[in-house]
Amino acid sequence: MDTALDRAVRVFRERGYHATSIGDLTAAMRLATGSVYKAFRDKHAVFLAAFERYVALRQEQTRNAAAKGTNGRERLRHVLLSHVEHSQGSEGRRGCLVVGSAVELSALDPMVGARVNAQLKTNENFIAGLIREGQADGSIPAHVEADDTARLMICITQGLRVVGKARLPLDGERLVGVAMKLLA
Amino acid sequence: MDTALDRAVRVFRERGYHATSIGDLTAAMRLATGSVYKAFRDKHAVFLAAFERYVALRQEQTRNAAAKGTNGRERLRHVLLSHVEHSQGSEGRRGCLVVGSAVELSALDPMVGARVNAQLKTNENFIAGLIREGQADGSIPAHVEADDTARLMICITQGLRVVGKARLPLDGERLVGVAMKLLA
DNA sequence: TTGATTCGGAAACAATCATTCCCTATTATC
DNA sequence: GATAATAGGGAATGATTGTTTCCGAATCAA
Repeated sequence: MDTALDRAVRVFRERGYHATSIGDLTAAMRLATGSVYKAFRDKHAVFLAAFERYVALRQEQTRNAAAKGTNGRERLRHVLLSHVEHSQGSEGRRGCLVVGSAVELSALDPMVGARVNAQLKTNENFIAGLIREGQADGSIPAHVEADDTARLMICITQGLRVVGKARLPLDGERLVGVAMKLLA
Repeated sequence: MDTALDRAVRVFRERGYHATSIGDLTAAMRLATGSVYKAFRDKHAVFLAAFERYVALRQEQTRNAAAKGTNGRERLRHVLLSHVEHSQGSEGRRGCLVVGSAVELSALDPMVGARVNAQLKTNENFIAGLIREGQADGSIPAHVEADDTARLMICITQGLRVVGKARLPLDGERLVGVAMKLLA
């Protein structure tokens, strides 16, 4: 069932919510229509479950990237680098469910809207935490405004997904190199 | 007719392409179904026309913002400020057609995909131009990598629209203040 | 082996979608 | 002033949508 949900994640990432028919879903999940409706109340419930699964997976990947660094600044650098890599190439063209939900559903679907809003704040807090960590260990100057910088970095990560989906090439080292100036 | 197209822009910005029925369109445009199909070949053609109109309008607004500055750095600062303002509040919740098209259609609709890609490059070139202008007039250091910085700034502007649509508050002065570090 | 129960699959359902067709005004032309 | 031509409006159409229902197969207990 989890593998079927993974396949649903993939379809929703590629096609978005409205362009995904339940025919597309059953084909991707290798399940019959009846089976999908046995497991979920409706299409919306499938999407919500897919969203949660995607977010959990991405969060784990981001923590793993952070763990590669040895201090706050390096951890943040690896997080940004990870975001660029995931926004690029075929993975980038597949799209991000958070960005997709924010753009396509957030305004008209209060449930998704609240969930997206909360997730962005979670991500922002994680970055702000890394900045404060860097300030504590001396790798990031104390005068850096952690909250403002974190919010701008969230904009960068979300924007990367948009630009990556639009097939502009993204060079991780170069872009992150520039972005790290925000910590000066 | 142009006023009807403006209303179409508004609906597409709020609801996206797939969630906008032609019933929504006729209601917003104050036109009957037949009249819409007299003026445009199909829904897709309405969207393309709305897209072009939106892009033209936004481009004009951005040039006006740039004109407020007296040198390259100040022009760029006003452009970024303008992007934050448009990403915020009710205007921000209405959404951006470029971002919406990139996320919802770019991957499956080659026509829209090419158009979005080209538009992002145009915007990027405009920003890169402002950076070089600043380097020529001495307001921006010569060691700044114009192309990489412009690409990152495009990520910021697109990300702002995502974050704004998700109802996170955006403080123009603070965010732009941080972003200007990229020109150090 | 038999009975009950759970699970997946395909056909049927109503609703909604984009699109077309036809009719009615309104304008312009002769 | 009559007529042709055009633009706009709304009902009809066929396809597709999300959802439900019903049926068969497989699993487990007795």
